[in-house]
Amino acid sequence: MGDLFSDTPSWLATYQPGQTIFDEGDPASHMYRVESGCVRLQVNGVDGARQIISFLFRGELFGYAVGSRQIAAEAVNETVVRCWSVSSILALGTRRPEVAVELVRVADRQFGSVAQHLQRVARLTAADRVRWFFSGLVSCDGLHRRGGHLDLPMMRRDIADYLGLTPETLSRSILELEEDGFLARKGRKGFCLHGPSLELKVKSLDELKIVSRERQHVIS
Amino acid sequence: MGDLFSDTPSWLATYQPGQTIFDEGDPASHMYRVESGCVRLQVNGVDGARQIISFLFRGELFGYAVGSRQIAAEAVNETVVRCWSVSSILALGTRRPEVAVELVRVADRQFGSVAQHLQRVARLTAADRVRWFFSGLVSCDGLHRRGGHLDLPMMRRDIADYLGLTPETLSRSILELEEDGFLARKGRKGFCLHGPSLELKVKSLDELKIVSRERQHVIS
DNA sequence: CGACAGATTGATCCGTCTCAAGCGTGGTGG
DNA sequence: CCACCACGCTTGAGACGGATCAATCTGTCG
Repeated sequence: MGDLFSDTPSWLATYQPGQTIFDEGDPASHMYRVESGCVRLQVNGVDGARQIISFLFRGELFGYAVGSRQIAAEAVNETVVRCWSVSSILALGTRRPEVAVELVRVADRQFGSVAQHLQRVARLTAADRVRWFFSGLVSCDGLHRRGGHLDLPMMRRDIADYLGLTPETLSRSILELEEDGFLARKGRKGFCLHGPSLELKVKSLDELKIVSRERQHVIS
Repeated sequence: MGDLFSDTPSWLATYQPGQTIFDEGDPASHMYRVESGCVRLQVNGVDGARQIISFLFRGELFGYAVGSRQIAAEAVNETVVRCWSVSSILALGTRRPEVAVELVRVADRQFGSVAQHLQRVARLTAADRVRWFFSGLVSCDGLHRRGGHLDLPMMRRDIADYLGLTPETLSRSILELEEDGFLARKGRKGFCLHGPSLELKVKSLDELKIVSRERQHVIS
């Protein structure tokens, strides 16, 4: 997938924790791919009511917009990204239409993810939102796994802003899940998941099957 | 914009109120554009907790996915859509890359809209969500305007599912906005807006005047 | 080994949901 | 054309979940 863009000049850039990659309203001059670390896409409300739209890990594309930025991107921890200029990507898309098709595919998948996110935040209770968050992480590549447990790059405030909760409620919900045996805390950012990984694995397998089937269909 | 696809075979289809255009999990076989009426994109939770992602009016494209549907589309009222087959659009994109670029542009804009939607639903009070909903409608083309007032195609339950509220709370919030002089009800689906067009104008001005540059930190 | 930022815990309040009745509007049939 | 009917909308009372404000704790890093 990255090979699609290998014809086009790119370079690496590194960002420190909390550093802004681009902001709302900026002209969309570059496209990025996470090489290591974690990026958060977010909407910064006028009154400081931040909503995190998604966390991006190794291999994920972002910022492939035409026009001006509708959302902001910030580094969660120390992060390395590969950069392309949007104009060169568009030029590449003109020569090789499969590049543009790939961008449409990625954009549609991310659209679906945000739609699911919206449904969860609007309809689930606090504990269920936290459960959903952790379930989504087990199928996430590019995340530190030491021993049997995850090592999250983001702090509580980030997770709370992702799930539409306050840090206090998030803390109480995590405690509840721990008492239920859903997870165990290992230090501040370490978590060990127990029951539910099954459900998520089935879901991600389904997605993989669908994607691969569709790839074949498109190619043939 | 519609002219972009005029090379490609298309046809019209009519849907009755509440009729499904496509469902979650369906293979993405067609792309659509609303000719008249209103379409809702939605996520149907397993327990029937429906979340409406967006309402689409005349001129808006939807369903240009690659792969399987992540969300469902239903007609709100009697709706006419123009249909293209996805394969013919992809073929067109191969011949005319500007078509694919246009799809990326539309996909990105809709991604930004959902992100904003998520921020509002997660952070705003009931009354402010309703205010935002109506403010968004005044700048919406393809909506019945008789005299000085809007004629909405959707019923309360749809608006509630869009804003993440119950119909009861929605009703109380509308009453509150009416008492504040923000809007006036004209029958069941008619509304007359007063204050809010100002806010919308400010927002679009902001989008125009921002010229800041993205921050680059090249390391190789 | 401190010290500080971030995380947790506690008590209380407020907003929205829920359940339950009425009401009005728009459509239908006589 | 009018009366009726049914569905959707509104209104009300009560309960509950999450937010808020405040204090304490703890992991991480210097």
